[in-house]
Amino acid sequence: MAENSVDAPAAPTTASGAVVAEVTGSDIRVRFCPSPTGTPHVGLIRTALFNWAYARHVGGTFVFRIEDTDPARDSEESYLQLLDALAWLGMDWDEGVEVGGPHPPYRQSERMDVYRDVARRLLEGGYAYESFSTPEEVEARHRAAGRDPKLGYDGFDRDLSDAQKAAYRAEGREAVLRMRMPEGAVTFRDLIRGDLTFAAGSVPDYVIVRGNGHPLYTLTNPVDDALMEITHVLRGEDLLSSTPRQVVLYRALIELGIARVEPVYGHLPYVMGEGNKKLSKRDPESSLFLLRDKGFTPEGLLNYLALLGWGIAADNDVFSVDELVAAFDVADVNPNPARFDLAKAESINATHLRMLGSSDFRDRLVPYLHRAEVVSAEEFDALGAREQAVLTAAAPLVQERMTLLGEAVGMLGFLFVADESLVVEPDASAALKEDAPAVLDAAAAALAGLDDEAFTAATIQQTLTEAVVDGLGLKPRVAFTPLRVAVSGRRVSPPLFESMEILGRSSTLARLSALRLAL
RNA sequence: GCCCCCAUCGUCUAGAGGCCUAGGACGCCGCCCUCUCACGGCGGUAACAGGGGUUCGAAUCCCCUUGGGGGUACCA
Repeated sequence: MAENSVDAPAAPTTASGAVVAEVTGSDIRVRFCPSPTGTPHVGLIRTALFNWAYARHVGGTFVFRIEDTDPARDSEESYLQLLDALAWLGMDWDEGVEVGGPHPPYRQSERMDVYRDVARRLLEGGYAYESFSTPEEVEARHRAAGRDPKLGYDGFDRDLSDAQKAAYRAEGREAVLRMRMPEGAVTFRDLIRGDLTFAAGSVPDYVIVRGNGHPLYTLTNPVDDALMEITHVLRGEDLLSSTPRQVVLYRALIELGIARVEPVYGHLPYVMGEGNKKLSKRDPESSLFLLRDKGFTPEGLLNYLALLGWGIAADNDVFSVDELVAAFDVADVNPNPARFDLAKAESINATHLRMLGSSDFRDRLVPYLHRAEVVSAEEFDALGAREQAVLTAAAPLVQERMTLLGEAVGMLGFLFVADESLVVEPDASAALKEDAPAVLDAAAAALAGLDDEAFTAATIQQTLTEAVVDGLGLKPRVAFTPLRVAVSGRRVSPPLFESMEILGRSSTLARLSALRLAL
């Protein structure tokens, strides 16, 4: 069990507990320590991002630890999803699960002996004590004394004699371990909110080990932060009110020689959803994988997530991951909660889509097209020759028209279906006016006069303009609508003439005639 | 109840006492471009929660109120 030793590495001894790390640059160590419950949530990912970006910005160390101390809620599937999420987004870690490091293991479920040992030392040192009171008894005592019954634990068991403890045990009671909170106020440093103080007496003695001996988050989290020498604790605001408890525990660990110096904190603002509530797992936009399935790119999503509480400049909110890393500082994060705005997220994503190189953009479409059974494989290189040719020609036509990669299915699907399988959407046929048959006839006759060699976008446009705009005296807008519907089955499509060129002469004529017959 | 956090356009924000008749972005509304839809261009709509201080001067500092959020577990 040597590797699970709780002794702090040789370090300059600190006189008292209240020493705050003045750590900079490459000595900075941050961590991302999710519990593997459920599917990754954007708020969680934003926390990971800020930790990762900060570590990369300062040249520090990013530790990835798993806090699976709640067997009832933790799952291996969820763990795998966390790995998937970070890999997809390109966030790598220097120490932690999968990659190892100097402070293994990195899953709390494998560190139970560590917590047991620390708990024992906390108890022996008088920092923690055994408590036998039930919640009902605590409440009853508050009532009897005329106090608010919701005040929390009252410290009743703080100084129990051995005889009293023995008596409780004889009753069959199990003791929990409680931390002894100090008399005074608790103050700690928060990089985002400034120094924070919790009033004396406002935080009751709290449980760190259950009656059955199982350690709780309140113990495991600070213990591992101490042992893994975390210098900056950047986490969600939801943990803010539990910080004084952890600070007190941390200071005890310092006195026991288990921790070196106290970390500084940075409590990141909430990510809110509709209304004004915390974005919940019920909100569809909270699910990272749902957003990925819709067609967000890592670049776009990371950019948007970073905007939730941070900004790179007053007049710019589009940036790359590298630019984020170069500029990011926790001290610049603002403390107020941010609403997740899907429309803005999509707009940012659309901007990133347009910045992609054309073959990169094209390749990223393939998995989405494949999942919708539009193409035959999930990678461009595995596609058939015709599929490759069509997609290469068509992708540039839609790159400036899309917000999400998933939209490619609707935008480009018509180029991959057999002519006889083309479905004309209801709103497309509804857009057809009484002049549609004449337009289709004129267009078909004109295009039939072109040979395959001449079937290019420019020639098609010229031919069609002469035939239906000049020939029938129609405005371009109304003249081309029936043709668009015939070819794509939709009112909205990639540019018409280019689409016809990609489809080719015979396919185009077949579709024109099919719609004509259907009218 | 008690403790803690937060407070600029609908949303995300810039603003660290005079540069603010408050800037940008998304959204929305016009117009231009145009084979649809987008892109792009131009213009517009819209905010310092309220009240007290401090100061020559406050969106910026302090206090109070109000509002919102979180915690108050043998969850994390």
